[in-house]
Amino acid sequence: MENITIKDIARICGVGVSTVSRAMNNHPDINEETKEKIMQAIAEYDYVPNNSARNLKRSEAKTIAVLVKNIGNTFFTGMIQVLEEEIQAKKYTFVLQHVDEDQDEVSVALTLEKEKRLKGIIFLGGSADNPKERLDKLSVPFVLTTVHLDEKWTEYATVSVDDVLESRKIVEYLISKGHKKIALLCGSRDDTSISVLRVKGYREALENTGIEFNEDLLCYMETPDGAYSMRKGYEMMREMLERGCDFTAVYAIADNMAIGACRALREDGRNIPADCSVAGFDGMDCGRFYSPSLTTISQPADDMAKAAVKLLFDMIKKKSRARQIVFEGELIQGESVTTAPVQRA
Amino acid sequence: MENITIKDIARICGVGVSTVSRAMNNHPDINEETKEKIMQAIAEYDYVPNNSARNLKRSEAKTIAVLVKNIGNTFFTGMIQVLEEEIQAKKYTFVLQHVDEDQDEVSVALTLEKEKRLKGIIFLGGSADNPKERLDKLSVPFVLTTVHLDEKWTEYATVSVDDVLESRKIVEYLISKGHKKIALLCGSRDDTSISVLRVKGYREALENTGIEFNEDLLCYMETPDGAYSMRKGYEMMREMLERGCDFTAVYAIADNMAIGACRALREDGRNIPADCSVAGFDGMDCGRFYSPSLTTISQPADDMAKAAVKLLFDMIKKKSRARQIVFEGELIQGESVTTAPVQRA
DNA sequence: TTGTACGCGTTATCAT
DNA sequence: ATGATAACGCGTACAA
Repeated sequence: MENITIKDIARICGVGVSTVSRAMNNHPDINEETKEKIMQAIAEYDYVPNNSARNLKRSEAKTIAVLVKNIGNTFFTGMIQVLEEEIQAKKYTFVLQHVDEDQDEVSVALTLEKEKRLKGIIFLGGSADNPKERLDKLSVPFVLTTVHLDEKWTEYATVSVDDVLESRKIVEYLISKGHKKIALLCGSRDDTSISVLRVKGYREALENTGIEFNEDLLCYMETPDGAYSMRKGYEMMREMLERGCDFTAVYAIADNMAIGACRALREDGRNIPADCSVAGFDGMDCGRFYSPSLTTISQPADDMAKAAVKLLFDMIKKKSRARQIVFEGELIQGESVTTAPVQRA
Repeated sequence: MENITIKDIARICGVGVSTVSRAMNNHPDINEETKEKIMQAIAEYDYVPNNSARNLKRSEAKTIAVLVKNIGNTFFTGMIQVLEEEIQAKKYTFVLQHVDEDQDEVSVALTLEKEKRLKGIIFLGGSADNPKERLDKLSVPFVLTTVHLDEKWTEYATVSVDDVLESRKIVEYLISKGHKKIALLCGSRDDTSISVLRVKGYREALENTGIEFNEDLLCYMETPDGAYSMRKGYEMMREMLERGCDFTAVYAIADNMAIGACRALREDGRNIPADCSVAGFDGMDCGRFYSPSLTTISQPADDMAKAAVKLLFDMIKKKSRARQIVFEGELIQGESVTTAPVQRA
């Protein structure tokens, strides 16, 4: 009685296993009455086919996996909802796979691919420097989302914003408001993901406007725990304040961190934006509803998710080769940024 | 070359399949040299064992599944991290399974149980009125988290706060601050989950203090999309304002909704807390870092997650029967609540 | 220490 | 329309 199988159902109904299989899988060649009888027995005994055995046999499985690195990143959760809807609308099975911070997402994908007979994969987040040899091992189409690869790698499908450009955009905006000393809250020093790109944009903005880059204005994330969280932003901001850093604006490479930074600044007695302007990146609800509302770069998350699914299916249907889709971010002029105070002597 | 199997590896190495199997699974009876040779071939050909076939055969799999309903609920994401750590610390495999809003979590659990040979299940969120017959079909131990079942059902393991009590606590706090007209932002009208419990607490608080219950002060969630989101709280608050509701405080049954409500109130020209006090429930980072910081009931999410894992393992090891663990919430007196303004004529 | 052969639960092919 | 049977890829007795 422990685990009921297809054989048990067959025996109970006095039919062969293949008939049961046919009944379950809506095969054409089956008598309506026997089918009815079988379905009833299945319901009664609460029989659930063993998926492992199923996948082992099945020729095709029509499932798409979404691999998300760092599921705590609230920016992804919105996209996940959309991805799920879109994938299910295409009558495919949606599988959400969480990847640890210390796990290699490509290895996980490789395993999942064999295990689930995947038709395609969508990566959310993760490293931008995945070695080509590893990615090439994947035998099903895949789309890298939220991570903008090196320009040279045009053979992979990606959906993202131009992180360098957008980052430059918002820093130039800050500069246009008179800010010259802009503190930067970024990812870890050895980051290989979006952090380096956004830092690059920061530097480019300074160069373009002739402002000298000052390493002291940077604060790297030291520990990866709670990456891109409000708490992290708070701690990093406090650290900068404690080391007596001088700045008129703060740019955090994620909205969550920006909001954490705001609290640290306020606790230090500074008003936002009167005493210090704050800008983020992502355009999350959190920033939109924050007070003051956050100035940020809004990524069209929903459209990006839809585009990723569409691109993936185009590749599956061989209708399209891997393409790089770059979305434009929107500069949201929130209440958290104002013109820089006159330079204090 | 499409899909390499254990046989291929065996043939390549000139050994039997069982030897390859032994090499992979760290069996004792194997020559170090041959093992070395095999592992090298596995790495070279990037062989990944088919998990379906594996699970089909394996006697025990040491995996725990966490089923989360509505993965968009940011309250859960924190708990998920802790659950993962705790489960992996016990050398068990952690499987995160997302359950759709319109999916029955018990059905999903039933399927997963057969598919993955689970050792145990932790439910995050979900309905409180799961029929007993369905839950009893589960043959592995499970813990219901975040959902406080009816007192009668002491046969199931649960980890939660006492939603009714805590809800009453915060409403009584508002009342103690002089508020009598307290608007309530809650879940859908036919909710079977935490919303009914928290609404119950609201009513009890009114009764205990002799304040008349006024249906007009309630706002139910009409559509389930984006449940418990900031956006939802914003929309619901706007609706109340438009219908000219009169109140001095707002209580939203989730922090996210409270924050959304704040924006709506501000857009209506009201200052928080001067013109209107706001309280939430959950104790999420979002509220803690919000400005003004949110008055709320803080659930000890990390401790609850740890307790859930501990309880589950106790049950697996037969050390304990199903128990109901109730945590105490903490009333966080944030900046979003102040004494009620003098009654306007 | 190693290889052979069987069975896990299912679907697909072939008979009937 | 239905039933027997051969795979699917792996782990594991058992034999060698």
